[in-house]
Amino acid sequence: MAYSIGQVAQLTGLSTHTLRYYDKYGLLPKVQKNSAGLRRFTEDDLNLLNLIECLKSTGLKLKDIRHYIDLMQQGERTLSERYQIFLKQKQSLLLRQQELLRNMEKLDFKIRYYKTALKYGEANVYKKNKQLASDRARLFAKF
Amino acid sequence: MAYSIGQVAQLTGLSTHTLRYYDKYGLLPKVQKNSAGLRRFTEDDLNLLNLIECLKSTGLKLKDIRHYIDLMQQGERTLSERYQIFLKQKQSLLLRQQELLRNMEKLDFKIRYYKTALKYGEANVYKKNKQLASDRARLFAKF
DNA sequence: GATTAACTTAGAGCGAGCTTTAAGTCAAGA
DNA sequence: TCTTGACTTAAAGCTCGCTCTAAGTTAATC
Repeated sequence: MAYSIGQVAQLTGLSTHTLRYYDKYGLLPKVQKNSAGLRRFTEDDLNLLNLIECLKSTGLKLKDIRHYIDLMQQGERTLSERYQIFLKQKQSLLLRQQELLRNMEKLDFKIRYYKTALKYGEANVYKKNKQLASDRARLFAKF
Repeated sequence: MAYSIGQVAQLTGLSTHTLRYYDKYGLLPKVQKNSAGLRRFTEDDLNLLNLIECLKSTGLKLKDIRHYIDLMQQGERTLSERYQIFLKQKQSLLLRQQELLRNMEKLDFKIRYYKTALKYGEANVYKKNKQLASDRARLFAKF
């Protein structure tokens, strides 16, 4: 089963422009063209797009994704370099997770702040809510 | 206690260029200048930079951050709009958290894939490790 | 045969967020 | 007084990741 670029755009949420851009950039080395010169995407290409999306959203740049895809094309001898890329990427995702939790705390603080402010006015927030006063010091006075 | 732009750069990890850019862009409306025209940053300014960093890293654009800071300047009558911004931001962060976990699964899959491949060769991964075969279908064959 | 719609290419353009440049001011120390 | 170094400004330049344009091809339908 093969898909046209328009179908892939629908399936992935990427635009046809973006798909052509990725292809030209070297992210989709296996995409074939039919006799009319139209791209035919396979399931493997879709899985690769899925992975590209994952790598992109975990912070890898297109250039680095292209490097990884180049390595895949080179076969078994690049196995350990590819393995290292994912180990490193996992570490960076763990850091992001921690950062996300810290940011969640800050947003939660702001939400409690505004709840209190809506009740008592901004001038009275830290008088009315001592917990907020202490959380503020903990979360924002880092310098 | 006031800080020079260079000190703030050190404390925050932002460049002096970026700090001036933020100021000019309207993210730091309260930063004063001394008689020589040099910026003097207060603790409040540092806390605001901390918040800007948080909003930025949870996906808000500088334009939207500026809008929030404009609202702060307008006082109490914008309280509920500011509250809404944080409620919305919290929702978007929860979505990011889910996406992060999905991506973590995919990275873990790849790590297990390469561990197996390094042992048995890429040609044998799915023969040697049936769990990987099923995880692959689950994680990447979404289309 | 003409129209339509989906595709093709090369290449220009765009928005975000910095980053650098060029030219100048200022204050402290040798 | 001269130099040094940290600052100031306005504005140009840069990278990334698209996004759009212009001109053309192809295949199916009226």
